[in-house]
Order: sequence, then structure tokens, then C-alpha cells
Amino acid sequence: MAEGGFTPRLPGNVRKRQIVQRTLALIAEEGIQGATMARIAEAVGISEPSLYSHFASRQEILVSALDLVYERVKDITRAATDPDALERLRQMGRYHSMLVAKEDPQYLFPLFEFVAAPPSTGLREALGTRQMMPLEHVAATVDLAKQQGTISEDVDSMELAGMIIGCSWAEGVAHLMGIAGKWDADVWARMLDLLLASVSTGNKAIHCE
Amino acid sequence: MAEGGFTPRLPGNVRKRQIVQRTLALIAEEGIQGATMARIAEAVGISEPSLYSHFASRQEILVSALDLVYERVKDITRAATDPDALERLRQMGRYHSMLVAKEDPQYLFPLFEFVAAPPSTGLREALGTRQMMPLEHVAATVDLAKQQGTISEDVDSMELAGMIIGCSWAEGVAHLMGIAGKWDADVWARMLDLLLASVSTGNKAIHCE
Amino acid sequence: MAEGGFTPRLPGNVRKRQIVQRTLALIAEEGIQGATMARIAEAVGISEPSLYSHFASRQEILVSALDLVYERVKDITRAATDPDALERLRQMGRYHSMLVAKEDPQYLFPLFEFVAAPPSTGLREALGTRQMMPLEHVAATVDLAKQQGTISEDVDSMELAGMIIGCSWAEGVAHLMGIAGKWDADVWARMLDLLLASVSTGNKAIHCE
Amino acid sequence: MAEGGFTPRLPGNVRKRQIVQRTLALIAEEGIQGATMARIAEAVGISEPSLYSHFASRQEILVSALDLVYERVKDITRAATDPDALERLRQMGRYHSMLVAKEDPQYLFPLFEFVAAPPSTGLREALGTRQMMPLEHVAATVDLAKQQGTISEDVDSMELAGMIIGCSWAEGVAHLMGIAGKWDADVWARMLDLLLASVSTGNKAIHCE
DNA sequence: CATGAATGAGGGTTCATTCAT
DNA sequence: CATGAATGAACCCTCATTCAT
Repeated sequence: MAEGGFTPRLPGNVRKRQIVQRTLALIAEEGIQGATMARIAEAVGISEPSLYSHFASRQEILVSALDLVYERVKDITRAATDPDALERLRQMGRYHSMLVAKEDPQYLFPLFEFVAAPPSTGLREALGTRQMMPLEHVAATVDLAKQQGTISEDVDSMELAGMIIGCSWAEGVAHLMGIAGKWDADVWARMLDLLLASVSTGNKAIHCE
Repeated sequence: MAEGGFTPRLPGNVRKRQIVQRTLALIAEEGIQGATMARIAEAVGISEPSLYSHFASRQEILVSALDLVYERVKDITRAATDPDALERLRQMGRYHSMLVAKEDPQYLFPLFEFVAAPPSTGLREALGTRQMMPLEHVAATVDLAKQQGTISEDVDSMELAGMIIGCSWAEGVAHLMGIAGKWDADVWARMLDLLLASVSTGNKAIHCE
Repeated sequence: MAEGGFTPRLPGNVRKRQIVQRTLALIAEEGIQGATMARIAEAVGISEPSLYSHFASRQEILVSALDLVYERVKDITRAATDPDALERLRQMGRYHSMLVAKEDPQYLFPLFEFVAAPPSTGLREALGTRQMMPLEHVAATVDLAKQQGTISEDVDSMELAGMIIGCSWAEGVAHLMGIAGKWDADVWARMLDLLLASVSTGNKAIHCE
Repeated sequence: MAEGGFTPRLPGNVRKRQIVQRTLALIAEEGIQGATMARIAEAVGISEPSLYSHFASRQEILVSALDLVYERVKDITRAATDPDALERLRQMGRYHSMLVAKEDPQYLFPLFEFVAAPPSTGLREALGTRQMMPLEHVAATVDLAKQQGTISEDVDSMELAGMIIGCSWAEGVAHLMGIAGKWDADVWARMLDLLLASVSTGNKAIHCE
């Protein structure tokens, strides 16, 4: 019956990537619930059922989109290359501010869409799993800073890692709430600086006689 | 679904509050998109069209639910009564931790549902507006602390207020991601303490020596 | 948005009956799988979603249709009124033949659609439940015939009832297979007669000297 | 779903038989409508379009499945080998009971799936055609019994054949309705016995006295 | 204030089938 | 002989909303 669509047949991997990317864009624009199969199909330029040639379900597409978000997160850690681990932590903060500021549609808004996904969707669990990786990366960097003697040995690495990433989350929430304009763009970098200063060995805050 | 014909006619205000409360509960369980008119009506025990006797649209109910969330936020500021403004800021942090820890279904999850609501719904704008109030309250408290001499005059009040509230946001995100278990419950209070210590006049961190 | 359809608003009960009847007709024509919500709605002259104002699901409509089939079955027992119970059994057989012969679209084909419904639909269970009633009615009539002395006391009433109804089933299958034309219409009545003759006290077959 | 690239190329006939068998199994489990091309392909372990290398359409596969059902029916006649034709008829009945009792997934449920197939599918016609063969076989056996003098010459052979097979159909319907448990398994054999007794020359029922 | 009946739009998913490879 | 990519049509069902009562 079908007279053989004229849509160019793309190799599976290419199409798959295409689908995930457009989905992420849709999530950024209209939220997860706005990323409907119909809209995804239209954005990609294929028919709705064709999506099922590449993914078993909408859920699977969404999880793949989440993976793509964490590609951006990985960029953060990849971009911080300073040999000094403490400085590296500051670099991550600044890179994150940049990511948020340029409103990359593949990062901030999609990420929080997953944060707020109803538990029944299973997406939040998927998110928690993925977040562990950057968290542990930051904790490892803190460890390194301790070895390098720039961060006090007393500090719990995982705890500090949480606080560091927490600054980024705070930044994200402020942007999403549309009140980021209340401060200049560096405020979250300064928040991170304050935090790091509190735990760096250079800081006399606590031991300041 | 309603349990039959004789739903007692409740005075308008009571019904309205009932509707908003059940809606908020639904948002907590299933997200904003899960708070459908059908489910709200069923939860309240009236028919679907009856909801329109009390609210002009679903949107209006949702915004009212958001107001209810900010009632909880107001509780935070109300609960912090210490005469020492700096201590009051710490109280707010601890009260917030408590609110998050007890998983009050009328606070954390609904709040972030609104954070992540697609722009087209207008809910995020509504959220931004409401968030200004607690933000300014915290800034005012910082100002007071400066007058009381416990926080350094150099500090920008609004900026510090953002950081303080940012700690709460970070706490919320950690919980929603399901990774809060990585730390003990006090970590976010300690983050706030570090921050406040950095700016308190007792701190020699910056001016040390 | 909806500008208030022009379909006349019918009282609930009337619509419900209408829906079930048209559904049964569709089942007769195209099988259970042919009774789609779209076709039912079209046959009734209302929109598809409106069906859900009257029934919670398609399954519920189908079960109601099954009930309607068994209204026809009840007609069989109602139509047999001869004071002589043995004769009454013969009347039932003849009435059934008539029902089958006139190809009442509310009886034979729909009935067997339910017989052949896949187990996963739950419809066959519903069928078994409903079939018990006529079965027990026939068994009771056999009992009565035994009291009246026309059927031998040795016979197990339920067993004979099964055989009697079995003749009707055989008749039904023959029709559905499209090979009923191989015999004249009375063949199944004669089958029933042979059976009843075998167990009637007038029969010397077993006790014959 | 298939477990990967290297499905061994099977000779055409083998594959064909395989396809038909799995299809029949699917019909038994989920009905004709449950035997979708996707499920058949998965069950066989080849891709969906590959099915079209062996059969022109789904319809063709289904008809082949029907043929396979009638292989089982042929088994019935093949299994009845007693030289006495009357006894042979009884053997067929008992063999059929066995077939039904062991719930052979290639017989009863599939058969009735075809009985109840909507007319528009053409499957019921195909069924009628095939049913003629066993019917005529039974009629021929009745004829033989008449020659052997065990069944009365007065009896119409085709009519009696219908009744005999009718007992089997009744048995099948009882099973499908899930009410077979109401009787012991021999009831249908006894029904057949009663019937045959009525027409056998040994029977004094009619000529009694 | 409350409801039963109704709806257009759209939700994700499955269907048998086709075609280029 | 076999497949991956693709599709139009259809599936059951839910959505927020309206209107007469």
C-alpha cells in the first residue's frame, strides 16, 4: 500500500543521533512533555512510526537525550586542564557559567526537565545514575588537590564535591527562574571562590589565630 | 468517581482551598502534567466541570498551587526569629533542610515542577515573580546583620542573599536527583556555614593579618 | 474550543443501550476486533471520546454486548412454556434452530466471537460465567421431567443438560462453517430427539425387555 | 529481536513449515489477531520482510496454518482402524476427546479461531471447504457400517455423520467456554454412544416390541 | 454551585506491507 | 534468501473545555 516514501534512507546510526539531537532541542523548547513522538518525527523529517525502527519507545529516546545532556557535562570536566587541581575546580565553575550563560539548548533547561520528571517516568532514576560520574570526578580532583597540598586534608572530598557542584546547580536554578539578572554573571564563580577559599590551605579563616 | 450525588455544597473559599491543596498533592506525585482536571476533580470529589465554577482555567489552579508552595517558603522566614540576624540566616538554612528532609509533598517536588515548566506555560514567569519576595527578605536580613555588625559591610547584600538561597536550591536538586544519600543531612547547613563564615566579621579569612 | 456538538443529548440509559446494540451488530459483521471504538462511535453517531462518557473502556462495552447476547439466550428458555418438561426441552431446541436459521445478528455469530476470544481478553471467562445460567435452567427442566416421569431417573441431569445444549452448539458451528446447507434445517432437532428418546421412559432402548 | 545477523539460511520448505507451525502456536495463544507478522517473525527468528520471501501475504500464512489444523483432524480418522466400522466411529470420538483433553495447542483453540473469523477475512470459507473432507470420511464410514449391518439402513449417512461430528464440536465449545469441568471427560463419548445406539441395528429403541 | 453528555485535538503505539540493498 | 529503514492507517485512550440542565 505504502508507495515507498521519498525520505532518504539514512544509515541507522546517523538517524539515531539525529533523532536524539532534535529531541533534546524539543525538550529545551517545550519540556519533556512537549517532546512528543509527532513533534520529534516532524523535526527529523520522517514519519512517526519510523521512530520505532530506531528506538523501542519514547522512553528510550528520552534516556538517550539525557545521555546527550551528560555529554555536555563531560565537556566541563574535559575543559578543565590546569595542572593545579584547585585551579581546575575553579575552571570547571567558570566553564559551567559560560555554558549556562550562552543558554546552550542542550544543557541547562533539558537537564532540569529531567530533574523534575515525575518519579513514575523512571527518568529521575536515570538521571541520578548519570550524575554520579561528574560528582566522583570532582571528588577525585579534590583528592588530588589535597595531595598537591592546596586543599586541607581535613576536608571530606565527597562533601566538598557536592558543595562545588551545588554552586552550579544554584546557578542553574537562578537562570531557570529568570532571576539571574539580579546579579552579575560572576556571582556563582565568586560563591565557588568563597567556598574553595574556606577549605584551601592558603585560607587562614579557620586557623587564623 | 465521586461517591455519588450528594456532594455537600461547600462555601466557595473552602472548596477553592481544597482544590488547590489536592492539586498540589497531585503535582508532587505525578508532576504538573499529572495534575489533570480529571484527577483533580476526582481527588476533590466533585465533577470536572465544577472546577470551572471556582477557577477560570487549569492554569489558574496551577498558579494558585504555586502560591501555596510559597506559603511553605514563607514558613521558613517566619520560623527564623533569632534576634541576631546572622543566626537567623542559619536558622533559615536549618529549617529548609528539615522541610526537604521530611519530604513535605507541598514543597520541594512541586517547586521544581514549576522551575522546569516549559516557558510556554507562563508558569516559570509566575515563579520568578514569587521568588523575589524571599530573596529580598534574605537580603534585608543580611542588611540587618551588617547593621548589627556581624556581617562585613563590604559584602553586597543581594549577592550574598542569592548565595544563601543557592545553598537551599543545591540541597533541593541533590534530593530530587536521588543522590542526597551520598552525604549526611547536614552537609548543606555546613555549606551555608562556610559561606557565612567567609563574610562574617568574625572571619579573618580575607583580611587576616 | 469545542463549539458544543449538535448531536442531540440523549439520556444516559438510552445512549448506553444504543451503543451496546450497535456494537453487537458490528461484532456480528466484522468480529470483535472489527468492533473498534471508531466504528462504534460512527455507528452511534457520536464522537469517539464520547463513548467514554458512558463506558469506562472498550472491554466494558464488549462485556455489555455479551450480556445482550445472553438476553437472546434467555428468550429461548422464556419461549419454551409447555407444561410437559420433556416437550419443553424439545421446544427449546426448535426455538434455537429458528434463532440460528433467521441469522439473528445478535445471536450466533457474536456468541462464537466470544467463544473464540483470546484468553488474554478476559472475554471467555465472562462467557463461561454467563453460560452457566441457561445450563442450569436446562438441568432444572430435566429434573422436572424426571419428577413428571417422562425422563428416566437414572440419568444425570447436568450431563443430559450438557448434551442438549451441545446439540445447539453443534448447530451453531455447522452454520458458522457455512456447511449447514448439507442437511435440512431439522437435522439438529432430530439429533436432540434421538438424544431425548434415548433417555425418556417411553424409550425401551435400554430397558427393552 | 532475532538474535543477530547470521540466521542460517534454511531450505525453503523447512522454513515454510517452521513459519506455519509457530504461527499456529501464536494463534492458539493469542488468537488470529495475535498472530501478527512481527510476532511470527520474532518466533521464527527471521526479519519481518523475510516472511514475504516465503508467503505472499499474512492471509496465505493463516490459510497454511488452517491446513496444519486439519492435519490434526486427519490424525483422528487415521487413528481409528477397527475393522468394525461402527466401532471405528466410537474410536474417532474417543480420539477426539483425547485431543481436546490434552489441550493440543495445534487443534482446538486454533480451529475455533477460524470458526469465528470475520467473514471478510475469507478464512471461514477456507474452513468450510476443509471441513468437508472429514465429514465425508465419517459419512463413508457410516455407509460401511450399514454394509456391515451394524447401522440401520434407514439412517441418512450424511445426517448421522453431521451428528457424530456435532458431538465433537459440542465438546470443543464446552472446553473453550471453560465449563468442561462441569462434567467428567467421558460425557461426550457417552453422548456419541447414545446417538450411535439409537441408530445401530442392535438398538431396539425404535423397533422395540 | 453542580453535573452528565459531548467534543476536537492529540497522546504513544502497532499494523501489514514495500523497497533498496 | 534476507534485511534495515520506512510508511499510511488505524489502534485505544486522555486532554481541557463547553453547554444545557
